[in-house]
Amino acid sequence: MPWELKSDRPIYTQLIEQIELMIVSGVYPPGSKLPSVRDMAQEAEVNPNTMQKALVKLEEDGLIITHRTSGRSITEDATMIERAKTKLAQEQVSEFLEKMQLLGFEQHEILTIINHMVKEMKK
Amino acid sequence: MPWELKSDRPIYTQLIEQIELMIVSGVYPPGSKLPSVRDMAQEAEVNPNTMQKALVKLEEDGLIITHRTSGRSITEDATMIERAKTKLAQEQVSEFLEKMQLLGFEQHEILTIINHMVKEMKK
DNA sequence: ATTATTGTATTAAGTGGTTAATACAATAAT
DNA sequence: ATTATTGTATTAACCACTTAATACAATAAT
Repeated sequence: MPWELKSDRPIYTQLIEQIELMIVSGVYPPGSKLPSVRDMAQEAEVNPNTMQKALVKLEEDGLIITHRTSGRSITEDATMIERAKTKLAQEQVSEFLEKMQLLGFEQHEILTIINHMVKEMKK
Repeated sequence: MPWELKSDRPIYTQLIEQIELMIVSGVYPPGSKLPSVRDMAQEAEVNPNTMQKALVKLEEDGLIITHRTSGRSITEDATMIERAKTKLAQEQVSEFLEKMQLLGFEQHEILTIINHMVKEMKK
């Protein structure tokens, strides 16, 4: 988890996205404990306030539960996590298709291109 | 061209992307004249300084040419535009595939999903 | 020649994100 | 009981982006 943070967008939104990604991909399994705000901030090399801001948002979304003085953990609701994963995937696909169409590619061209690039990646 | 500007990223970078998109997709054909900075700024509902910043960057990239007192125009080098289009497409595809893999999808799953969604869009 | 339009530059103010340095309350660990 | 760790809150400073208002030089249009 190399915490890829760019400077072209607010850091806290990037933290939200990356932590969410770690949750839905199973890096942090349902019910597992998260490191403390301070530890996560140090790990990501950001200010604790910034990490806090990201975690609060994830809690509002229901993916994370806060236990006041004993840290935070991932929700045990595996269905909710699966739903988040599906939603993220659909967003990715539709954004991708929309962008490619704006670029001027027809649907069959898009399929051809992506088939070709997937084959490339298998090497 | 409804100038979709969100507040989660610098506006001038979004302007760059959208103008580039209009160039490679042919909204602004090679050699055609661009509206003045002030007009484009008003059209996009941004400050002229912000639009200026975006146009300067596009000129550095070679897609736009400045004629000091008679406005700007799109480059007549169609090859360069085609190259930009291809580059943008490849970026879209690789970013998409990378994100889907991070989400935990296998390559054959990605192909299945996108085939399915393309069929949906044809309706 | 005069006027209008072009890109460009400057200065000041406002805004939001980030960092830093602290502090506090609750409670788990000892 | 005491200590350490937890999330949380506050304040100030800094920085990049954005807007606003204005001005200037070059030149196309009249």
